[in-house]
Amino acid sequence: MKANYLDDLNERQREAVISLKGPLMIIAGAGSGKTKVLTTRIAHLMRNGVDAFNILALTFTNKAAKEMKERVEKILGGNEARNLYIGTFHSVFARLLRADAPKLGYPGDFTIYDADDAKSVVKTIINELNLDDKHYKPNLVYNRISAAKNSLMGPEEYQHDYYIQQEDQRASRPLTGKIYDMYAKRCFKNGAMDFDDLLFKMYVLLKSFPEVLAKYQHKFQYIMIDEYQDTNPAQYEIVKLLGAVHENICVVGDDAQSIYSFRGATIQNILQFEKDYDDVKVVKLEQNYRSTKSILNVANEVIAKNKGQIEKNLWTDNAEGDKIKLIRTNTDNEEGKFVSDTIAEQKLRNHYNNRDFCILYRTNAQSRAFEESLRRLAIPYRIFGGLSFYQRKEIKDFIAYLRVIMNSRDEEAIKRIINYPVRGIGKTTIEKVSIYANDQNITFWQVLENARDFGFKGGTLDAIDNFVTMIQSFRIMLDKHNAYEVAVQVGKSTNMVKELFNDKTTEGLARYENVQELLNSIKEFTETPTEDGELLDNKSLGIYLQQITLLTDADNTNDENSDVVKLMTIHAAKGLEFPVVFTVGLEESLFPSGMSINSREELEEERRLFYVAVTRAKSRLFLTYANSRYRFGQLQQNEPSRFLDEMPENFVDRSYAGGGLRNTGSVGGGVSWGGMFDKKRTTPAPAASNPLARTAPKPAAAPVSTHVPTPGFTADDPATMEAGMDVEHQKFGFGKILNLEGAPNNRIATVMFPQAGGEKKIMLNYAKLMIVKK
DNA sequence: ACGAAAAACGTTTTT
DNA sequence: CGTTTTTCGT
Repeated sequence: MKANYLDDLNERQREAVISLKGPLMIIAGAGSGKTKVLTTRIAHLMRNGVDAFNILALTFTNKAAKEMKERVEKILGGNEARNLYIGTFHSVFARLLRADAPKLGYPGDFTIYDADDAKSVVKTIINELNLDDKHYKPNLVYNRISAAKNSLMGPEEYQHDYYIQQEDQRASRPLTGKIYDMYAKRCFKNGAMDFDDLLFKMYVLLKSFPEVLAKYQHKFQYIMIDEYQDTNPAQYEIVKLLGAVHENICVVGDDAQSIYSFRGATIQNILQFEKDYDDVKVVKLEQNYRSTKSILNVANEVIAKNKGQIEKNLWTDNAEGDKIKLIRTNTDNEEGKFVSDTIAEQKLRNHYNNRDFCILYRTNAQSRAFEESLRRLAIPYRIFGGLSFYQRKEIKDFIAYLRVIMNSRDEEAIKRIINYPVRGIGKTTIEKVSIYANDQNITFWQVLENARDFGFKGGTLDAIDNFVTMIQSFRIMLDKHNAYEVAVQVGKSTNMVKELFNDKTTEGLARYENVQELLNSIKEFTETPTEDGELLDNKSLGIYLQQITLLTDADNTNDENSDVVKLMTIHAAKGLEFPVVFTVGLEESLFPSGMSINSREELEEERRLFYVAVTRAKSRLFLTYANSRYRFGQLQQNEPSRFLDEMPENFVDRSYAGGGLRNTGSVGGGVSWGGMFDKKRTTPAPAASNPLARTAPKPAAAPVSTHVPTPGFTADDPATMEAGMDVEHQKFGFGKILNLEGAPNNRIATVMFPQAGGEKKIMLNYAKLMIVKK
């Protein structure tokens, strides 16, 4: 191990590391070496005789947990760190619950419902109650239930809380409490816990079974919590219970980076930590090792607008660096083009690799323009977030089989696969089974097992019986075979693999490959020994299923070091850093989000989000916004974000934002009409349209499908079209009609589009053309 | 029962 | 605009 691990720390960091006993709060500013302190502290604990077995470290993401574990191992060397309990709240509690779930009436192999499963259950219940789904939107109702659980409020309490009832009344959803009650019962009946239950039930377990609480209080003598500013009341209470005996609780966080209140997190947890225990030691890490002075000054000045923060003064010894660059473009597409052009230019000028760049946005939907422009310049990229691997349809379908095999009570999973692949069990049958199950208060599966007794006959009965027999055969197989072998058999027996294999479309091919990848991951799982001292030989399918439900896209670290530009939401970027950052879409109603401009609290959270975005950058930061962008299908005009006004002038270069703050000009875009028809252009987009590309203008080029329709674009009636006309198409741009054919009500035009690869046949009923010149 | 076509719906952010 | 849900015809 490294002998001098304490020498690498500054004075404050060292103080935090060597304060081993008693409650400790570390206020860790952005880029102040938080992870280093946490990991060194764990190592130091162990060097001072604390058994890894007695240390619990809770993080927010799997990725953070993994990194922490690796770094501790690096300091200590060997595999001393193996017995550490490091993980996310959710995964650690899922593991603990696995042991004691039967005490609460759940199977040890309980299913974990992801948000999709949970919403689907809510939706089913709303339908069963015959409620008007105009008022009872599954999404909103589920959010309400989730918020209740995060505050440790059960269905009973919910229905008797005057204030809550008033709120639901006002929202025209008075029966939300009833739905919550039924939802909780249904999940229980299905042997399933949702994400929030992993916290909620953990709390219930500790509260109801003193011997269980005592066991863990004894085991976890030292507790560390990362990102404490993002914990919710349930997490807070659990930590309080677990740490009550030893009180060796170390929380690390930064109130300025609290960005998860929508998920029930309360910034009060960190603001009030000092009041929760006697003799709390507070250490502030204020030296930033990440960013330039320019970047840090901008961040500090903006966040200072928020009220009621923990006092701190983040500073750096780093160079002043370039000013932050603010760029305005006309449209969202031009914003994408600007960013891609600048990446290409910066790679040449400053010798960056693709991996040095990150594009940060407020909402996932914003990624598209950047994908297109990056693809056009052949710059490799990867989007984090959005649909994770395990949320793809073909994967969820396959996993649903495994879930049903493990847990016959899992109604959501059964419904998903009972007719996939198609086997003649349709909607009507499913509905009948559902009704019988509810009437008799038995599970969906039990009805299927006894289908004949419930009056199903003929082809339907055969289909159900075959399905039941097939699932049962998988279950028997599980006794003697491992998860991988069973999964392969599932793929064979159901014909799923073959079916996907025979689908030769691009998507079909991708789906086939995804399923193969899933099988590989199961194989890998069965061949890797567990690290946490649990049974090594019998790696059950149940554990695998519980694990993958808690994984997200960002945890897919296999191409961690691949040289690609990264795209993600600001939320997903928390804890990361990049040499060059583009924070895009800085417009009112987008960032800050239109949903969050109605209260000071919400607005301050948006500002913290902006702070997080700015502080991800090490040396260069570009902020961009567009005059107008497509949202909700139509062009929308936006004012620049208010956060831009809050930045100090002397560290910001606004010369590419039209000089002033408001809409007085813009960058890029201005491709003239004459240019559009210039057939000689065949190479990429004009570099001149990139304001920061001061190098000699590159040869101009014909962008493919980058066309921005002229304002007020409206399609003209196909009947009025004639050969020889100049027309505009929304995607292909301007062109000339060469020929017209087909029936009068289904005319097909041959159009020459100079900028979109030449002649195209267009079915006028589908593609919309606007006549430019007759 | 099942697919194709039409209509409706939606954007914060995620374990 | 793109995706999901409902409707409709067979």
